[in-house]
Order: sequence, then structure tokens, then C-alpha cells
Amino acid sequence: MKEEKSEIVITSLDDIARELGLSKSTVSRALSGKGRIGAQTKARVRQYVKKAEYKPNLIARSLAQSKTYNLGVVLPADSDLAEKPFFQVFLLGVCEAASANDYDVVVTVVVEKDISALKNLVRNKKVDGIILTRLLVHDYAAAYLKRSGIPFLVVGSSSDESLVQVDTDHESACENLTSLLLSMGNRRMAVVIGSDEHAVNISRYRGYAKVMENRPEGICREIVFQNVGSKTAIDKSVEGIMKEGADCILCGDDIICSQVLSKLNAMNIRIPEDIRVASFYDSAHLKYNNPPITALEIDVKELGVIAGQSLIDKISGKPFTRRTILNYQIALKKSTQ
Amino acid sequence: MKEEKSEIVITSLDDIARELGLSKSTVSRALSGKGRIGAQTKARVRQYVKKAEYKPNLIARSLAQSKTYNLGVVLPADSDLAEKPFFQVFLLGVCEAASANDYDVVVTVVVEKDISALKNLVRNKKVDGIILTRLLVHDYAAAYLKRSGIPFLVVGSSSDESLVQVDTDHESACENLTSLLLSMGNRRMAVVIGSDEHAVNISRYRGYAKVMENRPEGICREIVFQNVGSKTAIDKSVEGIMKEGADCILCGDDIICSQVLSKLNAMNIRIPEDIRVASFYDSAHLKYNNPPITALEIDVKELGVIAGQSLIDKISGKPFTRRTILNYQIALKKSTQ
DNA sequence: AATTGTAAGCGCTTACAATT
DNA sequence: AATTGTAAGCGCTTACAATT
Repeated sequence: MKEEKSEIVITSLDDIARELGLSKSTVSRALSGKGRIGAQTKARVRQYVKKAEYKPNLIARSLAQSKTYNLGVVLPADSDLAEKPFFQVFLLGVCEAASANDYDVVVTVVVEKDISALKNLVRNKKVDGIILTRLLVHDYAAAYLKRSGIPFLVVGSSSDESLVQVDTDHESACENLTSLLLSMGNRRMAVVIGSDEHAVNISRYRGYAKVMENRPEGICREIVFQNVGSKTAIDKSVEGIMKEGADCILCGDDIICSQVLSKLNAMNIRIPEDIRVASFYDSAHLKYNNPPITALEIDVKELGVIAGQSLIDKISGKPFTRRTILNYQIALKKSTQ
Repeated sequence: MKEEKSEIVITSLDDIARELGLSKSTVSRALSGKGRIGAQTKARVRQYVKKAEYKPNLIARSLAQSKTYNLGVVLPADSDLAEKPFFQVFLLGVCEAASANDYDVVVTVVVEKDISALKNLVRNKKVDGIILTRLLVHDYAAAYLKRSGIPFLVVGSSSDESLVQVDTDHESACENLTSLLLSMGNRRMAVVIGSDEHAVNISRYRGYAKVMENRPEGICREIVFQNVGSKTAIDKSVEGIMKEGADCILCGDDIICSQVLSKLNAMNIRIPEDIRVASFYDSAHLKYNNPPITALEIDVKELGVIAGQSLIDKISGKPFTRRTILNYQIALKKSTQ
């Protein structure tokens, strides 16, 4: 008898309803928990569903509810970002949050100003909300999403109050690291930082500048290098910095830092004896460097989890935080001793 | 008049049909190109759709066709992999191929042997096919997907003929690099390689072993380190290698290599004067290292594109290649001169 | 024979009606 | 009043029928 029953493949609410002598809607209510439903029936349906290993068709549910239960994550494919593990680790965090809420994660790519893939994702209604993993100063993607009306969230800080934001407070983190290094005896603090089209680089520089402005000598333009992209540009800035006799180099991120280290190494300059080095962003390579590099540490995966959860809260109409700021740590290592 | 027309928001085939005095099915055929349809009507519908900026509801299409137009990509979240940009760059490649075929990409995460998220993705029918981005020697995910019957593809090499595979020929690549380094005068070639639960590490070691076995001295067990995971284990292996007087170290991948470099640096051992170093996998950090490191180069993004396209071909019943082997390059750098 | 329309179906949700 | 059922709807596709 059992064998006979298990021969019937249960693929829809209709099947269950027929087997249990109920109507489709009752079964639906028993499973969703929405609407009035008798406790007994509910238990009976749920038990049956479990035994029959029935899995509801989420596509059908999507169509009926106009919800996809998908989160969109936008990854930048600019060549200089491709190697940064930030996005990958962040993505794992989002997946974790999504998974815990029965959502899935759809990724899409924007290259520089080409947001056509993102547009398709939104217009085709493939996702219920979007996470932008980086924010440009003039961000096309954010502007488009605002117009579109879809719930979205940016990783990054912006003065635009209408944006839901999740970020570390880069500015104050960099401010703290900079003044800490000053208090440790460094005087001429150089900085090498990436494109100021990226909001994060602006914040980081601002943190540095805030401290230096209040120093008697002020900001020394000769040892400040912004908009540094290529390896060549970094090499040049390091040469300039050494010529100017700086005693500490602050690097905008891990990639810049490892290139700065490479150049210093090639110039036979010792760390920390000849110059101190610190980075505004950490990575495994800086940890394993010899000497290990002082850096700001962020729990990127946690950032992803929080971003995912916040977006889901926003989508489901729960109260959500308009601006979530994550903690950071200053990891003092041998490179600044 | 135009204003009046544009007030009507076109959201479904029904709307278009009404506006054009046609039936829903005719409109559907005009847009899909399937079934018999008059050339005039086809043009008329398409023109209207363009003007009205109509976007079909893909969820509805999914339900009707039992197709999602989604590709699933499985990312491993094992802690030692989180920092590897391989997966990120590969993912960008898959997105590119997907995008070109009007597919989207859903990512999911497996942690060690926990494939529950993958199971949900498959059971909930959220994707039409799956890409496994790494292959274990005993791969739970691959075994499950085989049972489930969903089209899937693995990045990696396996003797299992039933698996659709995309990979570099790691074995012959490592074989070539090893014999090249021998021909350059190195005699005692050490190797440091990761967990042999990963198929790729087995292949790489096999390439190395194939060459060394044919040497008069054979494989020297004292300078072969497999299953090396932690930084501590790597440090120990480097110490052992130096004690045994090896003249060249082959690293299983970029992460291992940068940790080996860190240790060598700490021991004040010069490259290439005191020892040569090469890696079986490349990354930006090895390029920027001083000296730059000889390594095998793979076009990972291209690998992603090919994997994505192959899977789509398989899904759509087109002929697909059961095993695609990508090219590699040996980048000779100063570290082995 | 070529083109278009009718109607059922994909598997859910949900307002409303009907039953106890 | 509490529970369950009826029927319409979400927006497509597609077999088959009907029209020219």
C-alpha cells in the first residue's frame, strides 16, 4: 500500500489537495500560514508534505505574488577591481543572509558606466531588490535605481539621505589611524590613494586630511598622491615620497599597498627602519608580508550579511536602518614600529 | 493624441493585443518568432513593442515553459578559498556568457560538505543548470547533481566520463614547467602543495611527479610537501626544504607561494640567488612581487565565459563539448633566473 | 496553405462565498 | 465565529480550431 502511494509523484498543490481530500486553497493556507486555517488540517497537510518530499514551485509563487525572492548584487568588472577579494567575500556574506531568509542571489556586472545588464535585471523583474557593492561619486547605477523605484542599498557612504547605506566609517577610521601614527612619532606622512571617482577614496582621503590640516605644517602636497591607478603611477609616487623624505606611507587599499611594497623592495628600502607603511584596507597578502603591515581591518563577510539582511528587511516592509555603520579595527603590525 | 497613447502602460501581451486588435497568441508568436506568423503582423507588433518599451514578464514565461533562464554557480566558502580571486574573476566570465544569451546568474555557496543550499536551488527549480567551480576528489555536490538529473558542468578534471568538464590541463602544464626548470639547471626541485582532497592539487602534483620519476635520483620525499594548509605548515616545509638544500621551490598556487615568499624573506634567503621560486598558479601579487615570480598563467575570465556558454549549449540541447581544455602560458620571470 | 484566434495550462495566491 | 471551498487571476506558451 505504501508503495502505491509513493508511486504518485506529488508536484503541485492540486496533487496534495486530491490526496488529502481538501481544496488547493486550504493546502496553500496550511503551508503559508496565511489566512484562517484549522490547526488539525494544518498539521495534517504539513506532515503529508514532509513525507511526500513536496517542494512548492517558487516560480508559480513568484508569478502569483509578483515577488521573486531574489536579491540582485551588482559587481563592478573594472579591471583594477577584478582581483580584489572584497567583492567575493562580501558576496558570500550576502548569500548567507539570503539563504537564512529563503532568498537567492542573482549577480550582475557593470563595467565602468555600462549599466545595461543592471537595467535588464530590473526591467525583467528578476529580483526584488539590489545591492550596489561600490559607490562612485557620480553613480549612474544608483541614479538609475532611484528612478526605477526598486528597493536598493549601497555599500558606501554618501551625503544623499535618500540612499540606504551600509558601510564602515572610512573617514573616521582613517582619521584615527593617521593620528595614531602621528602620535607614534611620524611627522611627514605620505598618502597614496586611488581614483577619486570612488566615494570610498574620497572618504579615506578626507580622514587623512582632517588630521593633517590641524598640524602646524598642514598638508604637504608633495607627498600626497591621489588618483593613482597604474603600477607606473605608484612607482613614481613612491620615488617622489622617498625624495621628499617622508617617514611613513599610508596606502589607500591593499592592492596599492602591495605595489608600494614591491617598489620599496626594489629600491632596497627597509620597513620599518627606513620608512613606515600602513594600509587603509587589509588583506591576507599584507598579513603574510614580511614585515606584516599595519592596516584597518573590516569584517567584509559580516558587511555582506548585514547588507543582505537590511535589504530583505526593506523589501518585506520591516523597519530597516537607513545607515548602518560597521566597526573596524586598527591592526598594529611591525611595519609601523 | 500621442500623449493619450503613452498614458496607457503596457504591461502584458493582453495590453498589446488589445491595442493592436490582435490576439494574445499572435502577439506572443510575433515576439518569440516561434510558430507561423505573418511577416507584416510580426513587424507591426515588434515596432509597437519597441515604442511602448514593453518588457515581457520572464517569470510568467518561466512558468509556462518550465525554464528559468538562470544559471547556477556554486562557490566554495571554505576559509582558505575566500581570498582567492579565481572565483570572482571566473564568475565575471560566466556573467558575460550568460548576459550574451539572455540568462542570469544565481550564486550559491557550499561550505565543506554542506551542500544544502545547492540542494535547495535545484529542488526549488531556480536554475536550468549548474556550474561547480571546483572539484573535490570525492565530490558530494557532483554526486548529488548527477542523481538529480539537472544539467551541470564542473571546472576541473576528472576521470569520470559522465561529467562535462572545463579546465586547464594542469597536469601537463605542471609537467612542462617542471621540466623547463630542470633544463635551466635546477636539480633538487622541492614542491609545496595544498590539500589532496582537491582534484586540482592531485593533477598538479602528478605533473611534477611524472617528470621527477624519470630522473636518476627520482622523487625526493624530503622536499615534497603535500596537504599543506596553514601558514605554520608552510613555514615548516620551507625550513625543511632549505635544510635539504633544494635549489628550487614549486608552489601549488598563488596563496601558498606568497606565504612561501614571506617565509623566505623572513629567513633572509634571496631569490633567485639562493633559491629559485615558481608557482603553478598566477596572481597579481606574484607579478608585483620583487622579484616577479615565474608562474603558470590561465585566462580565468575566459574559462568562465566558456563554462557559461557550454552549459547554456547543453541546456538548450545544442551540441556541446564534453571536455574543454584551455590553454595556459608559462610566464618566465626573474625568480627562476 | 498561410495566418490568426480560442482555450487550456503552467502552479501558485487570495478575495469572497459557502459551509459547519 | 471558525474553517474550508470556489473561482479568478498572475502573464505567459502552445496545441488545436477557425478563418481567410
